[in-house]
Amino acid sequence: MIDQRLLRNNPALIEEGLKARGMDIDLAPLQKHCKALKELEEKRNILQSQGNSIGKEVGKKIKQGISPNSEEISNLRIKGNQIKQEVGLIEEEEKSINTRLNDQILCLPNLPEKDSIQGKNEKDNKEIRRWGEPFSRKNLKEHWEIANKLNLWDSERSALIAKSRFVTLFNQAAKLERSLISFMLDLHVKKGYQEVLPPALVNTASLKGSGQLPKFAEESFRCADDDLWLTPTAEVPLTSLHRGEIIPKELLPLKYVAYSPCFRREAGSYGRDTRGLIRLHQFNKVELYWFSNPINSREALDQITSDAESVLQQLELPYRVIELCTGDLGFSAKKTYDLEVWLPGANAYREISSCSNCGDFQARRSSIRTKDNNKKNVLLHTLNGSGLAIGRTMAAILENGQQSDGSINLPKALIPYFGSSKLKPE
RNA sequence: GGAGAGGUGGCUGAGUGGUCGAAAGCGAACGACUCGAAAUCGUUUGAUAGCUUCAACUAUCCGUGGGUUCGAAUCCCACCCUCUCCGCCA
Repeated sequence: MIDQRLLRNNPALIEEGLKARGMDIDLAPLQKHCKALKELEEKRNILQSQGNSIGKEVGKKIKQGISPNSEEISNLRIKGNQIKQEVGLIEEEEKSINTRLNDQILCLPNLPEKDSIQGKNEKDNKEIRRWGEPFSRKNLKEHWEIANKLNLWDSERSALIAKSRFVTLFNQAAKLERSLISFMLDLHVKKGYQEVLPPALVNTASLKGSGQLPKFAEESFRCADDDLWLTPTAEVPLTSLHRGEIIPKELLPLKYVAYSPCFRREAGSYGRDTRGLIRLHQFNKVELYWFSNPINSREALDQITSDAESVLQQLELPYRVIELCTGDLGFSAKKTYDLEVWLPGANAYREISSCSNCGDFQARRSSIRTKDNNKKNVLLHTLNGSGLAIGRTMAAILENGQQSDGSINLPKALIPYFGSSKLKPE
């Protein structure tokens, strides 16, 4: 959420940030609402102050022995009632302005970091570095072709159980999925992350707090009879883990790693990535999340990114790091690095992790603070990064490990978890 | 789902209509004592917004939202959450 003070005092700065994202929004009406709200509040404060002193006066007089039914006191009562009525009117007006204002402010995305790459869309993103040799050969299969041969999963039966864009893993694939989750959790715990297994259902306040609501309601599955949604990413429950708290700065950064299933409606992506593990309504993910001191969240982003990278390195999967331009940033992010893994079967790099610094955007929505050096409460910064998306990792392992005999060589790091160095045709 | 108890400041906990933003204790900060520390003594110590460099001041906040009243932490209504017992259940 954007700071209302900034909106009141310097809307041009916000407009500039939004423009960088490709949004041309005139904030003057919003600013007007903001200012009107402050004026009303001031007016109300004065009235309330008068009302308070009348209340005190009545109390004093009654204590002094003056009859509650005396003319003096009933005059004060009348005055008190008048004030109450006026305050009521103002409050009504404030409420209506406030709900309108809030709805709009909650729909404004975060402002990009000042020195970000300016650009319109993913074409303007910038490759930062590469790791590993992307290999290529003739007759390489895409991961779903491999899966068919090895009998790894079944999409038709999944549609029978649920609908399209769900997958049911069998045998070696089911075990590989489980192995990947454990491997990634262990790796991050070794690096100092606290392991968390959060609820898979989250309430509306949590989704608002991390930025998925109110704007992206159509992206999440909602439970009909409860104020609960299926979590689209562990980022949501992890943000709300400390909602409303003031975290002592000695504890920062707080680093969490969480496995969770993720559920997304993928509205508007009909026909895209319809085969394989790339785009599903339900997928598993290991998520990294930091609550950072605001003064060093920039370095924190580098660290969380390199923690995510280390998974790919351990798995011997070639990848590249992309810095997103302003036009391609997600709603809550100030700055984002995407990790793209090499898929030789598809002959392309595909996103497998997204690491973002959200600055104080989520912290303001969720009211998560710490103390600065002057012991003042200040909003802290939050960061998140996939470490990694499990399904896409499996796809990458299948495509990168494929052998001419139809088997799949697994990365060494996985052997202790999977119990074998190969996937074999059954 | 049914019955009961309860939700107060960083924590414990008092407060059932009128200087209550809230006693007391703990914790924390500062000062004194000390070579230093502990103990002791003294002072200070909630949040947000507005005004303001600071201070002072004003408003709001005692689970949430309504209501009664000149005045609500305190009374009334609804909801949420926690705990205990019962039912159900992996």
